[in-house]
Amino acid sequence: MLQSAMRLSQYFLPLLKETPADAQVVSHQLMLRAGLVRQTSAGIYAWLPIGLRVLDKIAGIVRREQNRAGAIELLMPTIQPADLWRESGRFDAYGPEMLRFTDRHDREMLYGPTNEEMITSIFAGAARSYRDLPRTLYHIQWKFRDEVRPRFGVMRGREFLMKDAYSFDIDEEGAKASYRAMFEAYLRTFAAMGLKAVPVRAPTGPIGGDMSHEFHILADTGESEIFYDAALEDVDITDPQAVEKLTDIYAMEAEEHEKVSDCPVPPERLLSRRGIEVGHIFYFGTKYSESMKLSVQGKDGKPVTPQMGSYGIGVSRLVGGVIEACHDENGIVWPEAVAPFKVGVINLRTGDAACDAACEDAYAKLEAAGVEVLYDDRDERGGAKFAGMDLLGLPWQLVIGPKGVAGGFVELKNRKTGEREELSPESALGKLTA
RNA sequence: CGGGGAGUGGCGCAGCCUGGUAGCGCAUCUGGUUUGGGACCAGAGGGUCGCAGGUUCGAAUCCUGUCUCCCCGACCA
Repeated sequence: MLQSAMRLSQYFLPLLKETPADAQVVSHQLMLRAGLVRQTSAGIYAWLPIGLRVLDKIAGIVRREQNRAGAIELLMPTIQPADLWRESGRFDAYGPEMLRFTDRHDREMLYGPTNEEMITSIFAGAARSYRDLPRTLYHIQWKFRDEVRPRFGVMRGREFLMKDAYSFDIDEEGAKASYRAMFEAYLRTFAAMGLKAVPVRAPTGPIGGDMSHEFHILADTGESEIFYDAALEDVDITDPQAVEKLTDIYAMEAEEHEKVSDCPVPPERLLSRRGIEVGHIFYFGTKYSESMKLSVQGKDGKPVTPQMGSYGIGVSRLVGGVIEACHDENGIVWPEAVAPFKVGVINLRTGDAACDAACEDAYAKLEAAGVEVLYDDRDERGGAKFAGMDLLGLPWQLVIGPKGVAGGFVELKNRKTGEREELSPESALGKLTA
């Protein structure tokens, strides 16, 4: 559990005034400047304290919504034995994206790019009858894919944190219900982060399967192109009940769209936007249950091969994705649900006894109220603090000036709207703890 | 993997063509003046110029090799 209150003078938060030359996209630049990450190799990042907080917040929302959808959390290792992948035939099929190595005993190992084989093998070792189904299991774990060209900071890294869930059902009907439950969970998940993620039909790729949707955050810097019916804009995609409507509306990832010979959407209503893929769900039937020999006893006593689906969310990618969607010319503008801290307290005159006391008082009260607070108690010029806070993008800035005690200067600024309100310390705290 | 570019104090860059022993801005430290939205003055610390080899009296600079990183394209949570 991370600290709920921190003093900047005691924290580890390296802010950069200038943009590192290597960073091209805005989210990458801001993540570097606001001290969220540091690159250690191409496509591999160290998560600094502030970045870790955001990563945790996002993972927490994902976890909450997975649990709510009935999925059960476990944790599988990053390192997997090659033999497991030989069973499914993917050890040879996966290609150089998979990082392979041998241990001291010359056993072939790999750093997992995904976990279908492992989860199926684990489930196969435990499930005996149809009564053990349906189940959806998930974990949030680091993956490694040796991308030919990592780029865009954490949005296309080689090492990345992913939530992957796997559903096991006794029949196709059940599998579709599981798929739908995850679809809804995804709408809830992205909405809870303050994002609009558009679900689109997607090509299934090497994982294989019949039914697949990708969830995209619309952003000009997105890597994928998506096509959709203008009618989609009238649907509230943050409403999990919208699944019905959404599956009827034409929305395709470019590759899939090109395969459609006669697009049902008239050209004037067909829109095209760039998107960042933050989630991907598949239904793939018995592809892995068959190859990994997963079988349970059916009601009639005969063996049944369960139907499976898999459901991914790019947790670390979302950190970049949120910033792409939520920033302005001064820096990041965190949606409150994923902000590393809710409020930044700015001491306008460190060293002034009355001002220090007012700040300490506010800081202590906020901490006591369970509000995540970062207190800038450094001895800096006021302006530098404001700039740093804007860059960091905390939802609220509580500014306390030298006359703060005697009903003087206490100002609450909303980072998103830029609105500043001068008010009493009591009402400022009331507003923040409400 | 094909094409292009770049490695010089923490960050951003100049110097390289035309070899002579490293410089600027920001950041950092000290002292002072300051303090209501990226302060000012004075001083200081910090770099074997990615690495290896070669040419030369002398290499950041020229040559060879090598590593790393970035961008464009083809591929993907």
